[in-house]
Amino acid sequence: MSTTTRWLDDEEQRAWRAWIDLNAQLSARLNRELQAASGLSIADYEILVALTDRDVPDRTLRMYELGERLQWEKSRVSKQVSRMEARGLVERRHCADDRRGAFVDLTEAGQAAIDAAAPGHVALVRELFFEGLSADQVRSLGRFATTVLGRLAD
Amino acid sequence: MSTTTRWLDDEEQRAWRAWIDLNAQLSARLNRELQAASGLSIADYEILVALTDRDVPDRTLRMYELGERLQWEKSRVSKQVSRMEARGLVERRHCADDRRGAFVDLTEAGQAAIDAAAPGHVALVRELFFEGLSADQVRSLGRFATTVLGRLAD
DNA sequence: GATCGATCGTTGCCATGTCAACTACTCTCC
DNA sequence: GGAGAGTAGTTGACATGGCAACGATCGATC
Repeated sequence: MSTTTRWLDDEEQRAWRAWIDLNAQLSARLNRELQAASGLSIADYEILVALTDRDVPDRTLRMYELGERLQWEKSRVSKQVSRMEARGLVERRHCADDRRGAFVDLTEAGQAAIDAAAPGHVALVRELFFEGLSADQVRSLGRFATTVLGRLAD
Repeated sequence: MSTTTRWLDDEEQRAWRAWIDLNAQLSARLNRELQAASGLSIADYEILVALTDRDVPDRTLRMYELGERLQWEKSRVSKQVSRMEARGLVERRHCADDRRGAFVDLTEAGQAAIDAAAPGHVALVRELFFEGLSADQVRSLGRFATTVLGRLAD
């Protein structure tokens, strides 16, 4: 075991703090504005996007597929779907093939909600995050994030 | 009002998803490991760091100062401090000057907890985040985060 | 076709966060 | 020195998230 710790130097300290603060504030802001503009939370939005990514007329996914795509715990998926079902955004449907399983279907109301919410949300992401970034910077940001993400998967 | 939305192109899409996923997974991982190794949550850790940053023997801050430094809602500070006080990590103390106010003091146990937790946490941050980044990359990452942070403050 | 481990989904318990309302105090200004 | 606005902190209601335990079912294997 080591006896000394290699602390973060000033530059690293600054970068790390800025990173942490940015994430906290960016997600808080996106959540707040999305909520105010459309009554959806980020969690709602992510579920709806996952369902909408399916080709028409298959706006449906198994619970476990939702969990895999979003990298969510199964209990998290289950609870989120319950809340959204209560608001009419999605519906659960029994699965005939696998009697343990359940499908989650996008409803008309859910489709309408995501259609209404998406343009404003994307515009805000653009304004807050991509504004002033060159294509090169976007690419290298993406590369960096993907690299770290890869390390996390191990 | 505009009739068309400028959606994210593929490159932006990728960068944005990677960013979102990275933050979700990185904070989950840091939280999990910190919790397992030291019994502290990230929230605990941040409060303790803020208090430790004060010069000895002033390991104390007003509630509202904690809120300003961490950019937390006051109710969030209040509840976090309550939980930590129950575990003996900090103590509340009445403020004589301003009788509405309260100080939060770091306890011996709190000091010991942060001392025990910090080396492992920093090592993990290094391993997961800074690994393989050049000084230049650290600097430009910091600049980017600071820029966006600035936009968020408006 | 019975058994046993793996998988799917739900639930309860608890920690965390936000928002709004509330109490108690301080400060400003007349 | 008192009214009214603002500030410090707490609380309650509610949404969210993780973890572990559970019931039901599936599937591989003998």
